[in-house]
Amino acid sequence: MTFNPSALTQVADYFKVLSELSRLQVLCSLKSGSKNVTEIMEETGLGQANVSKHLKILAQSGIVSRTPQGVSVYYEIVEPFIFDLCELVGDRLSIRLQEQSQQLKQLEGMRRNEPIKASQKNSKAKVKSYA
Amino acid sequence: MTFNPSALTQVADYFKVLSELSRLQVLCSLKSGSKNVTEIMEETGLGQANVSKHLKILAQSGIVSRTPQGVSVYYEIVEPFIFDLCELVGDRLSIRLQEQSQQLKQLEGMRRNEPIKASQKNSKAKVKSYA
DNA sequence: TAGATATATCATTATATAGTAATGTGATAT
DNA sequence: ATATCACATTACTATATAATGATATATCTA
Repeated sequence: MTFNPSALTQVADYFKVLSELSRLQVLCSLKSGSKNVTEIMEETGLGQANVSKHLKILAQSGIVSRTPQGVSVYYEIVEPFIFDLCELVGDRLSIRLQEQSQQLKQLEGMRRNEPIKASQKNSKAKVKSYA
Repeated sequence: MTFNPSALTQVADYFKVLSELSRLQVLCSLKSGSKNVTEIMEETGLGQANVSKHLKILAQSGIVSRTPQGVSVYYEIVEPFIFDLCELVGDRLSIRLQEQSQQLKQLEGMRRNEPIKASQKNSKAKVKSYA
């Protein structure tokens, strides 16, 4: 193993912070600049308590900074690096889709000779919930 | 928001697969090449059922491939890309540590004039569990 | 100081997941 | 045929987390 368990745990924890739709939404809403909780609520449609909790997690993990300003609290991205990560993953996912569609085309080309087997329909793997 | 919710969900799900120490351990053990379940168990120290389950998740999410070979089943990394992701995060984490130690040095330099406040001890944020 | 607004925290519920032991399954050897 | 090996699946428990409503705290204004 290249990584030691301790470093690996930290990496896993970092990914865990980014593994939740709501938090990614919050981060995306902060991409255009510093915002307070109310603005983030409006932009994401999330509830106040929820936004507050996610912001706490993001701040504790050092991804955003917290700055009280009068009656509001402004949050700001500290590590724009996370958007690179998200883009990399997004690119990879779209490459997958491209490859899949290409394979489909190839199969269609073949179909004149042989029909496609039924097991083909299992392509769309759901990652969302594994039990 | 730059990303639409659907793409963002997929990105979150991808991170979720990588957000577990055991799975990262399995992936690391596969870094040196194709391995069967028993070999992965030995290298990671994880139980058989556990390894099997994580491999299923990794295979379903398209990160590893599954190849039965005689009595054994060999798994192999399909997307070496994930190691780039892990390295990026690892680098970022170590940069943080560097910055933190530099700040500590600066504070030590200042201490001759003013003692450090007690709130300083809260530096080590735990990401592992947030409730 | 009272009242309004913004944010944080608490308590609760529902769900998701990890880990593990037991069992199932298919292939191989005896 | 049957015992064994490699792996998968199931059933279960314990824990972690998200979401949300209610409440608390803090800051500003009149």
